[in-house]
Amino acid sequence: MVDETTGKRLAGTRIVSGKRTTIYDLAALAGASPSAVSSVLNGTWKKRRISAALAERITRLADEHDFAINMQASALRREKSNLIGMIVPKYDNRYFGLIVEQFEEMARAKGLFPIITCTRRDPDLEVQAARAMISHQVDCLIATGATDPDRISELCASSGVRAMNLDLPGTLAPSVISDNYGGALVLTRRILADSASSRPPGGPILFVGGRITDHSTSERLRGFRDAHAEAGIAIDETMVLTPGYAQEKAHLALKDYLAQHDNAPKAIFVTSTITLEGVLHAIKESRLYDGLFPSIGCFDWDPLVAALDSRILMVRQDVPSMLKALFDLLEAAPGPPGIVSIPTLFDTP
Amino acid sequence: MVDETTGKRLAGTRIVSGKRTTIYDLAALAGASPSAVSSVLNGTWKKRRISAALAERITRLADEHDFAINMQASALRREKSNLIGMIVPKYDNRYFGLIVEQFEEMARAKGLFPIITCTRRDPDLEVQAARAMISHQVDCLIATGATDPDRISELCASSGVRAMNLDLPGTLAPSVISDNYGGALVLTRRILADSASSRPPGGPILFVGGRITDHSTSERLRGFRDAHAEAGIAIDETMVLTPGYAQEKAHLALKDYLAQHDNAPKAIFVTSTITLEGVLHAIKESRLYDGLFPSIGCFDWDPLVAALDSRILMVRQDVPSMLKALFDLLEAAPGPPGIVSIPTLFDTP
DNA sequence: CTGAAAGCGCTTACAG
DNA sequence: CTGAAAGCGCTTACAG
Repeated sequence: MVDETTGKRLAGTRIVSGKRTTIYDLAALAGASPSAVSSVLNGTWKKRRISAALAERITRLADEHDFAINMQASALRREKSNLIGMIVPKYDNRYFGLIVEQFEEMARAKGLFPIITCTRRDPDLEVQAARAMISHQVDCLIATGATDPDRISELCASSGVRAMNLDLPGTLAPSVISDNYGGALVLTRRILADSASSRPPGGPILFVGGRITDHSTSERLRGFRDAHAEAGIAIDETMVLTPGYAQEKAHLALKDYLAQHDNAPKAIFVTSTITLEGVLHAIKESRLYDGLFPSIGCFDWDPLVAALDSRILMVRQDVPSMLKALFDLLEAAPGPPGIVSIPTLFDTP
Repeated sequence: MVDETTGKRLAGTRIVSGKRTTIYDLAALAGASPSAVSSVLNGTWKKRRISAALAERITRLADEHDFAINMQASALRREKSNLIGMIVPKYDNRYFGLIVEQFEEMARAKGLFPIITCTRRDPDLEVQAARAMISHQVDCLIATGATDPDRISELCASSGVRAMNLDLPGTLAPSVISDNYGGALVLTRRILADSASSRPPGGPILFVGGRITDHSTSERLRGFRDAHAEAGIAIDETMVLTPGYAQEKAHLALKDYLAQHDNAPKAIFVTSTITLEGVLHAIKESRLYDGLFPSIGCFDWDPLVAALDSRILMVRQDVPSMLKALFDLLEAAPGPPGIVSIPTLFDTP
């Protein structure tokens, strides 16, 4: 493959370029058996007492040919794919972005190949994606923020795939979630303190975003209520808006609310940075907020928001600890479907 | 599997629960051959003239057992995986988030299964990830914003995998990129106009972020220079800072710059929203900007920034058009390694 | 120290 | 209308 006189690789001489090299090709070139090639390539050759010379020769040939083992075939034979799947709702905020990025890193560190797919909070897509991942033989499937985690756990169970939940808990597989109650309690206290110091001091807080059927939303609402109770502030139930997470929905919901009221809430609790987007638009458009800016606290840390506007309070979910807990569960024997709750943070990373 | 008297599914009676069902299991249950099951399941059964009754029976059995075909085996046999891989630098901004989300959607619409992996702008990780994807038999690999796209194209070539580049161009595979020159030209003009109207009016703009070796950075710099030339404003070369994209690096670079100067630049051109984070921190910390806020323009649209601060000008890269172009190239016969350049946008989505 | 052979779960040309 | 058989590229117990 290399010009003897110049030492340069000759164009077009790479063996069977385009056609994939197999261990049979390598075996023929090395004058050895496919078994030998296989064991050299997967590191079991010392055990098989193959000569170092042969191992060396095979390794060199593999390098020269950019040989890439066929994992489909390998996994089929070993009956283990080393694939780990993750379903994630969206890639549109820093929380899920960090989850995905760190998940990939930790999976690779454990010798697993991560497969991630985004299901846009669509229950049908979630099931479809789970099926696809199972078909692709993932050894384990993580459902992150899934609408119906138990449906996914069932699918996994009938295919012998290990299932786990992240961010939103299920009853059929172990779950790792944030302490949404605790985070909301602290956040609400801070918003109340912040708005109390404003002029004129604010009353109860408006709650915007999330789905009332979500575990995380109901837990955050519970923390929200308890913080109000502590402070002796009554909550008007019309002040809880849960139209989902999408910014357009939050925008509309808040716009409607403001249109029906004469004085604007002095403080707002927002369930996600995506929801925050819609809230900010509604505030900007409303006459009620002319010149004013309410106290705002939201779930999920966004570094750009922090850099731009120090007035907005943010709860940071502890992604590294969540993923650590997830992989710890994975290390351990397949346990019962308990829930691990990770405390939230409040300062900068 | 169902209790005859109650009609309810009995716990633990799902057939060989945990052990995956194969087409052989289904064949035995249906009283047919594995071949028949296979063709019913992959839709070729009309062609094989299998009876509708048998097809129906097999389909029902497959449903009952949550049968998921083993794609590894199927792909191995067909010598086609229908897997499409994408390498992406980071998940930490809306630009790449949108790319990934839309890529997944378009891939699925074409019957392909997307595999995405994030390589954190690390050249070694990029190559390692590309190898892994090739091993997993992707039919096609998209390198997005890769440091060395040609290295990846080479790896693909020697395994007969189709390669394409996105966001950053290469010379060995077709590339789809943004018109970084045009976008920077327009953005610079707008920043100049914005800062000219401020009091006191600003001079030349400070350029912050990117890698000077990046095609996109050099193109943006070219647009930046041309816009200055048009306006008859000379550029001081010390005003071009290209320490990379990471916010910490931009933060440090700008901090250093400000420490060495007596008056702060009235306007800043920022190469990405991540870089913007660092720029904002440096501005906040500097005495030179006390009370003032420079005119800022940046690449990449971030909806939260838009909602929070209307002063910041943003160029939006046209992700839908970029991906459309990418999939069009994919549809077409494997063409020559040309570059498709997509104009940038300037308004809200 | 090494190879021949069986088998992972599919698909498909071939032969009824 | 349907099945037996070969083979995709690996791995590994088994037999030298």
